[in-house]
Amino acid sequence: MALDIVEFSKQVGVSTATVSRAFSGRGRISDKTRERILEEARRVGFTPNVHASRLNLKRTSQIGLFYSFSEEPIFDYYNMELAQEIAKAAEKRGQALHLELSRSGKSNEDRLRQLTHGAALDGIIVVVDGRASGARLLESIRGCPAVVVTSKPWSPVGKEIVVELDVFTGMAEAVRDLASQGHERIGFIDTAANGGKSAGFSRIMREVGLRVDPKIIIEGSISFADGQKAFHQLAPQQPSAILCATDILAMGALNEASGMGLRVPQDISLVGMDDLAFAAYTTPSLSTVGIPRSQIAKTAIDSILSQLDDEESEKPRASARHVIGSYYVPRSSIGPRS
Amino acid sequence: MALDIVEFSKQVGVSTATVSRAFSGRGRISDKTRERILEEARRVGFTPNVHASRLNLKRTSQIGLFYSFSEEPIFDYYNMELAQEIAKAAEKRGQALHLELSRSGKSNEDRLRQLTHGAALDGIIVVVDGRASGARLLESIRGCPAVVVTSKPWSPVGKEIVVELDVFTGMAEAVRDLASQGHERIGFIDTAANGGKSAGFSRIMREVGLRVDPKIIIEGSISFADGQKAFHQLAPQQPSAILCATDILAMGALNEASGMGLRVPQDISLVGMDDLAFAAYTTPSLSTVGIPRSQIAKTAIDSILSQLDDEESEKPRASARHVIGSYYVPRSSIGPRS
DNA sequence: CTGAAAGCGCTTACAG
DNA sequence: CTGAAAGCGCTTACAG
Repeated sequence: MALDIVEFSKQVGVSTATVSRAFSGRGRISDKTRERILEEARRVGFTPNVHASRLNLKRTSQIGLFYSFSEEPIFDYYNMELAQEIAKAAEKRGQALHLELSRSGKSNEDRLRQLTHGAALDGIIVVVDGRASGARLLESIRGCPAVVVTSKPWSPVGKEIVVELDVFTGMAEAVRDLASQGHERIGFIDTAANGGKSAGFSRIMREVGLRVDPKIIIEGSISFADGQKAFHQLAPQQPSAILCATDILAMGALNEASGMGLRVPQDISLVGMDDLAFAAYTTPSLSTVGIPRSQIAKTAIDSILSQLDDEESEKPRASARHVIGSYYVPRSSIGPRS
Repeated sequence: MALDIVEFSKQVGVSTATVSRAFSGRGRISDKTRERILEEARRVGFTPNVHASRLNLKRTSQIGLFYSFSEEPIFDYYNMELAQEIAKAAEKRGQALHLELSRSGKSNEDRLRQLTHGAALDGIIVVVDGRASGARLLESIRGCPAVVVTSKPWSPVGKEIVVELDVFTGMAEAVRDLASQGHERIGFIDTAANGGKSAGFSRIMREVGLRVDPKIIIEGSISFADGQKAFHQLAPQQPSAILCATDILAMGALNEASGMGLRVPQDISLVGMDDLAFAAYTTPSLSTVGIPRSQIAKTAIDSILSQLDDEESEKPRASARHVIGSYYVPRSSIGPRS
């Protein structure tokens, strides 16, 4: 770690400029000297200091990912699976993803500001739970290229780029599938995260021509245990099928069904949402609704990078809105109404 | 972002040194001026550039976490839950965790070197799958404070700090519990990750006085689907209980059992390992063996930080080895032998 | 293609 | 307690 570019360039017998060019790939340099320098660097173990480099370049090749909701952001399997996709997409574009795992700082604004402060990041992907809070977060990091990911409808606040996730197209497919199998009395276990989806559920039910019974809609659930509890409450109301706003909730519900001696899907059908990896392997395997994560990831990363390009070429900024729809995956947790 | 410390300090009417002291908390400064500076910084939106700062301090307050095995490092629920714990522990000590989510670079050595290169990190936690590969990885980042996390026995290569995870204490508890419920013919579905655990399983079986039948030991499994497949192969051999080297495998096995019309635990008992969050909510809920993740995390972070301290005070380095044992969590996936 | 030198935006030892 | 100035280790416009 003692070796710096000045010392190293002396050893090789070139200037620091030449060493810098050898590593960066920028500027003109002969193949021969570049190779000699890189070879020698490997031999003596020299690597340019990234902080000095970033101080000059004003680029870090690091993109942040920030989840603004959920008590235990990193605990959430969905967030993790999405983060993984985003990391892949970032990597394809030569960027590293910096996943914010901390919960320090009292408010989301503080945490986010801390993450982006001092030019630590080239850009940031902020997953928000609604327009109001999202707008506040954006405000706190103005100047840093950002894209907002939200599952609620969004109308522009300023010139932000938004990736809007529409779970309702897939959810409608699920409801129609259930209806086609004779289900009419369909319950809903809603998540507390992200503002909930029960309004959309009710709309879909009406569109499909089914009655909405508020008594079989439970809101504010998050954890596996919440899913169990909600199912326990719902079951006596005798819905013939239940949609759950997340796969986590559905897994809790599956577990509770078995605990109550109810067979899935013979006695009751169950559908989750998120299409997490484990959903295909619950007992029975869980029908679910997914939003293509790789597409969310690609859209978000591409947006950040094009903002950076535009900034450089001083193009005027325009707001943009990308809507990503969802799909339905039927599995053995649903069956005809008994 | 245009505002730098020179410009900002002029606006406040103090020197850059004073501004620096206000932000860092280091050096003497009167409460009054500090507050005035911080207040003004908030007002005009000034934050010191982190790269310039790190270039000076030679500290980044970032600790890396690197998983050297697993094809899909970030896909793995266990890795994620561990990462979360480590992030918490890091935060308590004022450090941020940088989780390596990328897979670029052909070899692990390259990826790791890229992560730690150029003083980007204060230290790194490397989760390895054996001593040989671990030693090679350490070699590639010599100079960077590191701690090795491994679930295989480790003898010192140099002066490295090792956190050794011993899953076998908890596994022995599980086997004894099964034995006490009349099980004798116990199968094992081993993981490909981390070099496998079947040798330890066999040893425990012998210690408990049970016969080891190689025909009911399956190695090299990773995914949920592998767990299904392995269970499918094992079932005809009629073990009365099966241990799985991970909860992922056990969940696949549970699913397959149900697919084959076998009841758990009436027809066959099943035990997983890792104590993942979902294990309590499978159907039936999964008995498992865990290693206290918060303890792994705390030990690893503390080790890195004390290496940094020792470096500063030029204390001689000594190797160290921390062994963390495991616990057994019985749940409804096991029962008396039928 | 290569080098000398100014500059990136902080931090801190030193002097007051 | 505060400031002037050297220094952290790179990068690149400029000159050759």
